[in-house]
Amino acid sequence: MPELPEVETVCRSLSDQIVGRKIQRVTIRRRGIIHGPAQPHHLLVGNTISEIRRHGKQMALIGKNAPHACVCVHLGMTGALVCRQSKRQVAHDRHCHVIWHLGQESNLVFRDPRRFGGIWTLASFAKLEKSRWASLGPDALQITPTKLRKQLANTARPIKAALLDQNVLAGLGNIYVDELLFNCHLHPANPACLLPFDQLQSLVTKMRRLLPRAIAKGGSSTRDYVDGRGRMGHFQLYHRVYGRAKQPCRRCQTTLLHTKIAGRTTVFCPKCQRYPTPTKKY
DNA sequence: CCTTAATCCTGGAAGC
DNA sequence: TGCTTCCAGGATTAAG
Repeated sequence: MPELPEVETVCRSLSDQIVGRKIQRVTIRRRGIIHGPAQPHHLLVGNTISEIRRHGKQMALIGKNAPHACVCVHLGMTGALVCRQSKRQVAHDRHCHVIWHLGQESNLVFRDPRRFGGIWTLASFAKLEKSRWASLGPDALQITPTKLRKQLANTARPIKAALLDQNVLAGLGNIYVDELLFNCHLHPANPACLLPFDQLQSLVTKMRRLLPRAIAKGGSSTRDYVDGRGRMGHFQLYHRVYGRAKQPCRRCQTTLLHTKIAGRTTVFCPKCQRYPTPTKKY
């Protein structure tokens, strides 16, 4: 499922293909996935894409010309934003909800079988920052230990639940939160506000290692994720815990356990991942 | 405060 | 083989 590394990969792989291109027309196959006005100009028709931005798991396509229309895309779980170079390719894609025609047979396609994703139209990027993105926490690649401390200070939720909350920290989903907590040797059920500062520093340090490594491999294609060119990622080959319940820990060979935290399947190593205070039972 | 469950949805896998 | 059932989960909302 697209989390920060996958969304970042989509942004990078789309950049060459769509930035600077003028949008000729748009085809809307399923109006329901668009939130906000959906006249052609709201979807950047007649406009030129000047920039692609990302915050957490969401991306923004920004128009160059006045009034700087802005399209926010959230891929949800099965969403994909892919540039296709022929009509024949697009015809083979199922669940295409919106198709932007860029000319010369080039089409930007938003497809999303499960429809947990969506598109939001706004008058400008500033409006997006002031509305939809205003409640998001700091981006996972930008956050500092001090900021993280502030974000976690007043919550006793399990650290996993807090890190998954996009209003606390933007970008992590179920894959990378489990991988991160394993890398930090932290049990996912640790109450967030009880973590000492050096654990928060560890979280930030490991996050800044994990996420760029995942980006370097093009993200994780555990199911159907592909980038803006339709290419799979390969970071799933490097997962240490996600999807590996009942298999041996790659570090200590102990059988990995699985449980539910914050309603999500959670895989962890009972030996490597501990509470910071060893007196606590788990 | 916190939790779980239901909701949206499809397709792949597992079970009978 | 072929059907049914379950499960995956991002975000939101309601209920406990």
